[in-house]
Amino acid sequence: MSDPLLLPPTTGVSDALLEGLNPQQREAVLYRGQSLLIVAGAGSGKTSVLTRRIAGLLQSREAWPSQILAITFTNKAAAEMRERVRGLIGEAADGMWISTFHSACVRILRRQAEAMGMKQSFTIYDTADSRALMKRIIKELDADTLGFTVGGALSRISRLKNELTDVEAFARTANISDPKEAVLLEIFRQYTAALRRANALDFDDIISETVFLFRAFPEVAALYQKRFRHVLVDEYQDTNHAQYALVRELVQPPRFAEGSGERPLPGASLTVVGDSDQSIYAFRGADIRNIVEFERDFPHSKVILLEQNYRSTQNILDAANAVISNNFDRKAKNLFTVVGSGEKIVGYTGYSGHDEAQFVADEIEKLRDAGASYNDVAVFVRTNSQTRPLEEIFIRSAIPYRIPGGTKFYERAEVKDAMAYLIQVANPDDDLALRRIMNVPKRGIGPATEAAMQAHAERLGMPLREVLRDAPQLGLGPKVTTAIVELGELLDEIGATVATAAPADILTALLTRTGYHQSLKNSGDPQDEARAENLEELVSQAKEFRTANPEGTLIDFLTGVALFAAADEIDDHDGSVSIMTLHTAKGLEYDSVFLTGLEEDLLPHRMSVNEAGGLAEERRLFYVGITRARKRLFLSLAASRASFGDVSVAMPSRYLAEIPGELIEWRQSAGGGFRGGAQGRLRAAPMRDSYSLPPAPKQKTEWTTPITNKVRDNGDLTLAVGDRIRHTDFGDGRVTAVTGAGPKAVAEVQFEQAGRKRLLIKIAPIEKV
DNA sequence: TCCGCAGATATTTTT
DNA sequence: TATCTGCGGA
Repeated sequence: MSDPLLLPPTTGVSDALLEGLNPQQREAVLYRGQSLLIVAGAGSGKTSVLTRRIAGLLQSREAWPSQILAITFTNKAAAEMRERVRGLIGEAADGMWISTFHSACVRILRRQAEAMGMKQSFTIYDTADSRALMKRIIKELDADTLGFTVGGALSRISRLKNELTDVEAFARTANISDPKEAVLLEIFRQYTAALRRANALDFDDIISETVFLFRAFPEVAALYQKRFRHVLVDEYQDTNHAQYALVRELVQPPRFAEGSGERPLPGASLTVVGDSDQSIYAFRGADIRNIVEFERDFPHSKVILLEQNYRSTQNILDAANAVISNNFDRKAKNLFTVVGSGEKIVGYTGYSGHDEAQFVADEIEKLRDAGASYNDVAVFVRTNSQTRPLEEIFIRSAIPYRIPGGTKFYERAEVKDAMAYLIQVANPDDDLALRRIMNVPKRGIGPATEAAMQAHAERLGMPLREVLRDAPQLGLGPKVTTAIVELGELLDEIGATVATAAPADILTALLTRTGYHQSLKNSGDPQDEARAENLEELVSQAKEFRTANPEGTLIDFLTGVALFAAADEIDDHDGSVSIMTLHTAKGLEYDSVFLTGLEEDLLPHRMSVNEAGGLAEERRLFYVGITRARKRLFLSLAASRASFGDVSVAMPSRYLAEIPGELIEWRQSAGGGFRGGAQGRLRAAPMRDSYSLPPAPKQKTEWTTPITNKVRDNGDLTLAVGDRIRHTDFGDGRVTAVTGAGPKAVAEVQFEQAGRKRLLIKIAPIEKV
């Protein structure tokens, strides 16, 4: 221990770094030892502790920035943590690795690509890519006759990879006499082989291949074991087995070659932070045991509990505590706060999803009238499909909103096409990418031609890309042959610039020279026009990327896009309400939170009810949602919900009954909203605290008025203060104010029945009377 | 090869 | 409710 970098802390950590911390937090910042588990309840200031701990290590010179590896759950969290550390101690923070598991592993794998038998230019398959590949394999093997589905096979394989079971290992353990197992093995084998051939990795590979790399090449592992002296992992409760194994590898004492003369080093110190009550990714292989059994895995580790909550009011915490206490086999935790009980939780039962959405919109406007900013409000949903009615009502009410990860930009067909061009140029081995763009824009290369090329490629064992050059030998029509050869030449030519050119320039060259952009612009279809605009947006994103990363290559850009997550696009200052899934909401906090769709079959979700541990996990999801709220929490549900064309009756979520009745003030309860038997499960939404019974059901025609998908357009209808209007849902009213101009003009209307509303004049379902 | 139509089909959460 | 698939005709 003569190394000055490994000395125990002296007085190196300044008081400023410890300012405002409670004793447990302070200990978590200052503790020095081999392994530390920080059990951080919701809102207990763990990010602050983690950043100060890192800052302390740097400030006291116990570590250089390059010796720090911090793993966060999202890229955005990583960027924020980096900023905060920099803010605490200045530039000395540069050189740290703060990133997600996936980003860190890709970085390692690119450096060591050769060792693992891949090219440095490997591409990353997202879920859609994996699905496309799996679809082909299942079709080819006729595996659907045995009941295999694309999703099913992929999730089996994903689980195997998360358990670090590769094809060989699975072949050894699989029960081959079971025909289904045998076919699964074959699917796994072909899937793996196809990825290899394409020089590509899927999301799970990124982690597992890194572990395999470290195990197969101890000298490579030693590189990182020597380098990283402090490994910190946030959200540890959501790590899967492969990630756990990776952490274990990283904190192993580095093994040195015989006679290298290097001094032995202890393993890196490990700090993990997490809360088993917030584990919500079991479906992705997250294993709660990683955190529960941490002390067994890493003997002599120190455990620090952070139980004081600095985020929420006592009412919100009481609700959260009451709910989560229904999960048995958990270590009791007792979150407390000193800020006081705060406002009551507000409950609301709508007639339909639209009614519920209207409630949310109305309450948001009230909050805004009371001085809140849209940024301070978030609306949570269980499933992505729930966002639609919310969007429709928000548009009508002129409430600015964002849906991080909603209709994902990078998942749109035209954007994927453009990305496939880039991928094919960066990684010519990627057949999947080439197949996607071969006939986009239309070149007359149909399925028959593709099959001929595929056969040729297989015969000669070459990637599809090389077949483009051999096209004249395939005996196809002259027109098609020319088209193929020209495509090949274009890709080759642009491919030659990849190492030096800026991503945006490469993309622009591809989009113009193939005529893809132009073909969309000229088509006359308004949808194609929007698609062309999306391509332009992609170009400008590529430009932005280069501005942010002046050295960034095409490969870097592709990696960034592949690992871009929903939570990364949350902007806290853009003046809009965020609508997101409960999963995306993890780690975030808002003054006001709306938890919507609190119904059976939605939360808990129908699909989870029969899964082992499913109900407990859904409850944790509910818990995560509740604990995001700082001051105000709204719980809402609908008595009927439209799903896939028809409407079904919804029951209140069983979890609602777990919240003590006195904490909730029901604006409109299930009491009258649900017709029929008021017994049994209906008790779940308490009636005794009903504040007001819902009005008699409206005329059927009124509340089933379909809110059409196509945006209504009132042309250049203009309204002035004093105008009387009629709204299809709200009835008659009088305009009290008009703000904004042109298509964004907003009218404030005092309705006779429905109260005051804000409406976007151009699209609201209104007419002057 | 391309286009349009009819009918089937899926239906959680995500790096 | 979309989105995808398969089929027949141009």
